[in-house]
Order: sequence, then C-alpha cells, then structure tokens
Amino acid sequence: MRKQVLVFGLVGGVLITLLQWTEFHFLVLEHSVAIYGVLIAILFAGTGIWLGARLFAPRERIVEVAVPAASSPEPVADEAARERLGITPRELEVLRLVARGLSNREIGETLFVSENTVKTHCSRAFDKLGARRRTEAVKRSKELGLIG
Amino acid sequence: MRKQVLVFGLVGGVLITLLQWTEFHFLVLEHSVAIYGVLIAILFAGTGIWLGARLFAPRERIVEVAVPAASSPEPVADEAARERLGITPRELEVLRLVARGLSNREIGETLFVSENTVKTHCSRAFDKLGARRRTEAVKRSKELGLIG
DNA sequence: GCCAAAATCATACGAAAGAATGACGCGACG
DNA sequence: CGTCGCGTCATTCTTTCGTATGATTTTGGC
Repeated sequence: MRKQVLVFGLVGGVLITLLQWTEFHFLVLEHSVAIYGVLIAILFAGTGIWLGARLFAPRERIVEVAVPAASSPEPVADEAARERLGITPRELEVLRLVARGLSNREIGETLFVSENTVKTHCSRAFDKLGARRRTEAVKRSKELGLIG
Repeated sequence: MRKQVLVFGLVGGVLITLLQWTEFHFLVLEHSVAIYGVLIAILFAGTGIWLGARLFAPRERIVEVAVPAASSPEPVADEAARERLGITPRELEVLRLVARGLSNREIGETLFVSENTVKTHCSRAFDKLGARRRTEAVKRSKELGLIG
C-alpha cells in the first residue's frame, strides 16, 4: 500500500510539473507547439495505459483447466485436512504440481513465481506433511486426501 | 488518507521546485528543450507501458476444477504393461519403492544392493517410462498400472 | 491504521538425484 | 563356445532438491 501511494503521488507530481512546464514554454517556443502536442499525446497515451491497466486489469485471472471429470466420491475433501495440517492454499497448489512430476523450475513457470519461492513452499509443505522428499510428500498427500 | 495527501503535496512541491530549477537551465540551454521533452516523454511512455504491462501481467492462477480420471478398474495389470515397455522385474521393484517415497540409499538398503545400482535401475526405468524425474516416473507408473 | 498470516524472493550450502560411461559375473540359448 | 539380456557396481560430473535464514510485500481482519 505504501509503495502504491508513493508511486501515485510521484506520478501525479510529475504530471503537474510537466503541465506547468509545457504551459510556460508554449509561450516562449510557440513554434514547437506540434512537438509538445506529440509529447502530451504520448504522455497521455502512457497515462491512459496506466489507468486502463489499473482500472480494468483483472487483478487475477482464473484459468480453469478443465478436465473430463468423473467426480467419484468427493471432489473436494481436502479443505478439512488442509486446514488441519496448516497447509496454505498456495502450498497445496505447489503440492499438486509436484505430484504431477514437475520440477521446481517448471512449477515456478507455471505459477509465475521464482524457483526459490517454489522451494520455500515445498519445504514448508514437506515439513507440515512430515515428508523429507517430494516423492514422500506426494504419497502422504494422496493418503490424506489432499490431492486427487 | 491524510498522510497520502500530505505525501502528494510534498512530492508535488518538491517537483515544482525542481521545475523552477530546470526552467532556469532551460533558459540557458533552450535549444535542447526538445531533447528534454523527448526524454521525458519517452520516460513517461515507458513508465506507463511498464505499469500497464505489470498490471496486465498474466497473473493467473491455475485452478483445478476437477480431477478426473476415470482410472481403469484393474488393480494389477502390470505384467502386460511391464513387458510391453521392456521394464525388467528389478526395475519395477525399484519403481515401487521410489513410489513409496524412499531415497536411493534407502532403496539400496532395502534390496541389499548399492546405491549406484539403484541409480542405474532408476535411470533405465525412467528412460523406458519417458520420465525425467522420479515424481514423474511415479505418476506414469500409476497411470500405466505398473504399480498400485 | 495496525497486526498477523501468506506469499514472495534471495543467497548460500550440503545432500540427493540423474546422466554418461565402462566394467564384470551369470544364466540362457543357438 | 559365444553373445545377449540382466543385474550388479564404480566413477565423474552436472543438475536438482532441500534446508536455513532473513527480508520484503500483500492481504485480510480487527
């Protein structure tokens, strides 16, 4: 939050400054009006992009990877076990990908986070599962019904 | 909120001061106004694009809607698949232990062979399974019904 | 606003894992 | 007898894992 406020203030300030600056020079260097026009256009284009992105960008797009479900017993019985073990949603997410045989690097690319972050999640999840290896973690997760 | 306004005003003031300073220099180097203008414009466009891109960034999250599967109804159909893939009995034995979450060392101790031997079996089995990691091998083995 | 839980990332280090290669013994089979 | 598949083992080297530690940022409640 703090950072955003700062950025916002900075951008705003710069904007004001730019406006005043151009205003002043319009009078002095009126022959370059076209140039300033272009500048302002670019400026506003940038601002537009910024505003547009900020206002319309979905903070988080949910991509559903649908698969032919054959929902047999319980589609989601995890939540309980997950909660009980203190495993966070993100950690569970990582666990699922681990179970799919992905490497830490690949998991990172899939979730758009760094490999280091994946490692952190893994370590914590393994700890909570009482597992020392990813293969063991996968086994325990399945036993506990955390993953399909 | 109050704090933000303060920061905003402060930054704005500082920038205005900066403006006056630059203004002075612009009078001296008025012929480079355009250059500065372009620089600032580029800077702004860059910032805008950067921010936009950053906010538009595919910050998606993989959500597993349903896990499926429809897994076949045969608990032990290994022999056939094993034969077909050219996986030797010993390799399969190792695979089972890998699926149990054991390390190569532990597998070696279990089967009374050296860790190196286990590695060899693993490598060959992984190759035959088209797997590059033990977790992947476990997944494939289960899919193929090689192991329970 | 402030706090706690989550999530993110980095750096460093030791421990596994995995690839590549070569080698040896053993039983089966032609 | 030779060779072929299988199991065994070693060595070297690169990559990946996993742990430890600390820091910053987000986020959700209160």
